[in-house]
Amino acid sequence: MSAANLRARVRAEMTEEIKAVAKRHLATDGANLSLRAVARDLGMASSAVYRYFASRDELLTALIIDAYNAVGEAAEQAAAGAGTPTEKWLAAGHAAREWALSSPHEWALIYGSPVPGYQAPQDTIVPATRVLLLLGATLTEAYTSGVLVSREPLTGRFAEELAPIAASVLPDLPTRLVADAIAAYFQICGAISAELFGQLNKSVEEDRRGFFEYQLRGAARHAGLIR
Amino acid sequence: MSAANLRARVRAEMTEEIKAVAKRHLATDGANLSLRAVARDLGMASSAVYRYFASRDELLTALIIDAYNAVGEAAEQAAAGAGTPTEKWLAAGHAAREWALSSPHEWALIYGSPVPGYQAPQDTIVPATRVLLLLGATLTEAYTSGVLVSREPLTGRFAEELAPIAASVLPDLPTRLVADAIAAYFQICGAISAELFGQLNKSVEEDRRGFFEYQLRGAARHAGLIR
DNA sequence: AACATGCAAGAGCAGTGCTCTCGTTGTGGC
DNA sequence: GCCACAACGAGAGCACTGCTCTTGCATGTT
Repeated sequence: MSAANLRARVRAEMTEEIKAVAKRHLATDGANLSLRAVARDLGMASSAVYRYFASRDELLTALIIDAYNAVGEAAEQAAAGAGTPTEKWLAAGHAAREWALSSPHEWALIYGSPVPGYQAPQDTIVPATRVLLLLGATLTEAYTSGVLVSREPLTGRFAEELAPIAASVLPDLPTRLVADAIAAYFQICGAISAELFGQLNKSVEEDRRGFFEYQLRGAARHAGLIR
Repeated sequence: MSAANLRARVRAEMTEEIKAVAKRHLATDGANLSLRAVARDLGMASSAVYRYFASRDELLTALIIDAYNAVGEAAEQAAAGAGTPTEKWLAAGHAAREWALSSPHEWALIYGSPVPGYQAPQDTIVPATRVLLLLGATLTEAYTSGVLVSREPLTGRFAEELAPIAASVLPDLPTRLVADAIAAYFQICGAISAELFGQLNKSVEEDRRGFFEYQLRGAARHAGLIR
């Protein structure tokens, strides 16, 4: 291993360490984490952190990318361990919810209100689509195997807008089912966020998982996965 | 009018003025608005603001209550101007979305990630339920007039948890339809938040209203409003 | 007239993101 | 092996933040 590689590795380790401490701080401070506090925990001057992240926003971006990948991977692994498309759908949804419950502030970072003045760079959009693409792939599997019968095609201008992108990203799926995947994705994120952010105040306390699955099945039914 | 009442009125006006300026700042600074900047805009010292709001959190709470009431009133007025329950449903949804588009930061304040360390006081939970109750009332109207046929009752523990609260808040509605109202509420909030927070990146740009209505109708269909 | 109350201003404290400068240290090219 | 250079960490400093405390002023009450 060359010296340059060694230096790069040390730098990568330091970067990871900063992110790790920042994630810990995220759990207590939320989105307004203090770069200085992170630096203090690492025993270094705050200005030294700027050698690794040009700004607080850049550190947040790194955390955002990690969070998208973490929830995406959790959902993908859960789906991979399931059998039928419907089972994959449910497993992916529950996995996303459980990841959100275990890392609420990281969930808030990606699905909550964007931090003011923060503009998501291009690096985030690919990881951001992992869960959506997983839902689309699950629908594709059901559709190509004939389990899922696509209903009448979409009407409306938004369908025309959606068609070319749908064809390039999920080529084997009718536009209608792509729209349903997006709608389901939004619905799932909405249900998780609502639970996490305290919207279902005290109406359901014990069996929140059951209520979530009710909504999850509703989304699946709307897409035609369940009749 | 007694002097005490006059003073109270002046105080109320001042309070409203602070909130108005704070809302303007919300549009640029987002949730981390600066009390000092608000005070500067009002031409007074930052410490003077503390005569009206004990802390920044308290000012935020006031803005949150106002926001819940604003979106609730927008939805209620739109529904009041519509005819059938289905039309009311669609009108309320579109009104909520349009309010969110016109006041995105206020939407983020109530439906985005909660500000760190902030605990919503009791004063917020009643205004927070206005839109949900409107959806429930719309379903009630359809249900009692026989337009809507409730499907098989809910199963699962969450249904048992939900039943007593449902009976006290929406007594004329089966628990299943209460659950559907909540699910629809979450779905609508999720769809609006997703659009507002940039989740549908460039997939739909022109006819976002149409795609939103597609989701709105999906929620209505799930509740049985549309077959 | 004397007192009390509500209000606003200013100074001050601890904390923040970020920049700049200054030594140090390790690395690659000759 | 040496030397220039780039990377690095530390510290000071700037402008800003939320919040507190004290002081002065104007008003209303007794």
